[in-house]
Amino acid sequence: MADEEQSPSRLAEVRAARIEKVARLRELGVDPYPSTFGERQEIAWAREQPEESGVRIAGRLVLWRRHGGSTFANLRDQSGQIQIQLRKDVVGEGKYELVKLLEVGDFIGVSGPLFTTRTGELTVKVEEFSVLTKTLRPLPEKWHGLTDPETRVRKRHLAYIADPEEMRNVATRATFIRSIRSFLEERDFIEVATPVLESIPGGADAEPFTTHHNALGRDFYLRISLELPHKRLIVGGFERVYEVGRVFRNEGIGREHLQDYDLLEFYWAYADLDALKQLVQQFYASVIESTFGSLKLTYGDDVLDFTPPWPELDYFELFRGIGIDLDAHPTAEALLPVARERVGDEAKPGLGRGRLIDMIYKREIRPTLIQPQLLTGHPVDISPLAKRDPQHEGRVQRIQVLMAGSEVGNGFAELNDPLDQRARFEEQQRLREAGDREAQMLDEEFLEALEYGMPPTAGFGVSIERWLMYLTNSPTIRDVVAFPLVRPPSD
RNA sequence: GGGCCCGUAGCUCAGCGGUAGAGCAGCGGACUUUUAAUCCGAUGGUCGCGGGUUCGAUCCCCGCCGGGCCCCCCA
Repeated sequence: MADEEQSPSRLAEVRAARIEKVARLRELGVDPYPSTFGERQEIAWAREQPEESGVRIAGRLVLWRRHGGSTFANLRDQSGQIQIQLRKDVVGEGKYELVKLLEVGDFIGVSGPLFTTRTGELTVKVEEFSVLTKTLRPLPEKWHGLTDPETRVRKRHLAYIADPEEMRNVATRATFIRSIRSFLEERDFIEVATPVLESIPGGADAEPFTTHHNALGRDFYLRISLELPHKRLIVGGFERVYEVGRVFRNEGIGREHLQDYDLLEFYWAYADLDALKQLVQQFYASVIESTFGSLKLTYGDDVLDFTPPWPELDYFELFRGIGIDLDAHPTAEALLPVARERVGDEAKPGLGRGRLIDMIYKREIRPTLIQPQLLTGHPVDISPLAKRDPQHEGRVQRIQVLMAGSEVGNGFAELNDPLDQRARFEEQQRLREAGDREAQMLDEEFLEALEYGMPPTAGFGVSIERWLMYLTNSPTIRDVVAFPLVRPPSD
């Protein structure tokens, strides 16, 4: 890191002093970076042992209080933290010289019996210790920690050191995904893997990233959803498939939006919308209960209650609730004045009716939907891949899961009429040509597959990160991923 | 894309026209039961970058870069 070494700062001095300590350790015959400490116990386990038990633990020094011939320090591993005491008369005068070369941040291994200090703190009386890793850079300040949001994201390792609690989100995510898999596996869904690079990105309204394939000499898109390949698997004869896969959307950064995230999708042949509604509620209840141990979780000022059955809301009813009869505005032109009144200039002429409806919904309705519930009866205009509802002209058989004013799950009876699907894609193409960059692209290969026949199928998708953000009461979605995208440092 | 705010030591923060400050960490010293240990001492800065105004700019103005929040939007 040449740029670091040029820096004439305090950091450079600290770093030089620590490199000097590395050299002094070597002069004393101590390897500052040994390969192993051998067997060790977890600190959390050690804390459970009775007094006088011998323990052997390792970790990072996080606090350091030297006073003459005795030094107290706090040692932390992934499981927890414990105080240790290093005494000159216990470890020996020669070995105690090494203590002077240690500092906060270093990894050491220690062994010795447990005792309780006069102030009541469980402590390891260190008889033997070894340096495991000497650190060169100072840790964030011990009391205030690391507060700068930029550094917290760019140097996530420091954020975890400063706030070990945050590591929990990583573990929670692992448990959560395991629960998801086992719920679906128990119901005979097969986990599949579909391509990340696509000729035509489909299955969602989103702008894609592009990349280049050298050998084929052409550009590809990174997928924005998993939907179309999964449906081709259903065409091929699979009846229950699912995937947890990374998707990429070339769009804005915000508290609810990442550029790459894990999407869960599953497709279930011969199931209708009613069956999907039942399964989705069971699914959410099951994975939330097994991950968090409760169906009532706090988000912000609200307690979200996931106990089924959830209320069901009708899309058109909600619009009537805010004084808009969508049936009375059957075209984009007819709806435009209403939309402008509600959302202002953002509602531009040329946008499709679906996009206008969606804008009003997102502005006026969705933020009021706090408790987990199912939204149904969406207009066909905003659902180009969903089957029409034979009971309601202009509407589709679709559900969205709403919680905390946000969309956390989306499913429908999949459109399997190939000619209708072609017509919907053609309508999307018209919208694209009119300037809607998120309108979907026509996928001829997918249409051809549909012409071979896809049985009636219910499908569902949900963003793992968005879902976890609400379940873990995280103010921003960046909190649930270790390394969200950031602008690279300029040189 | 629009509005508001922020960028000073490794970290946490003061200062806001007149020689750049503190705490933590680090360095030297004292101290064998401390808990953000304490005490003494010395050290540490291209005040995000570039222009402008001014006798003089970390401070005022303009631009740029990076970040945050709120709108907007894709889950």
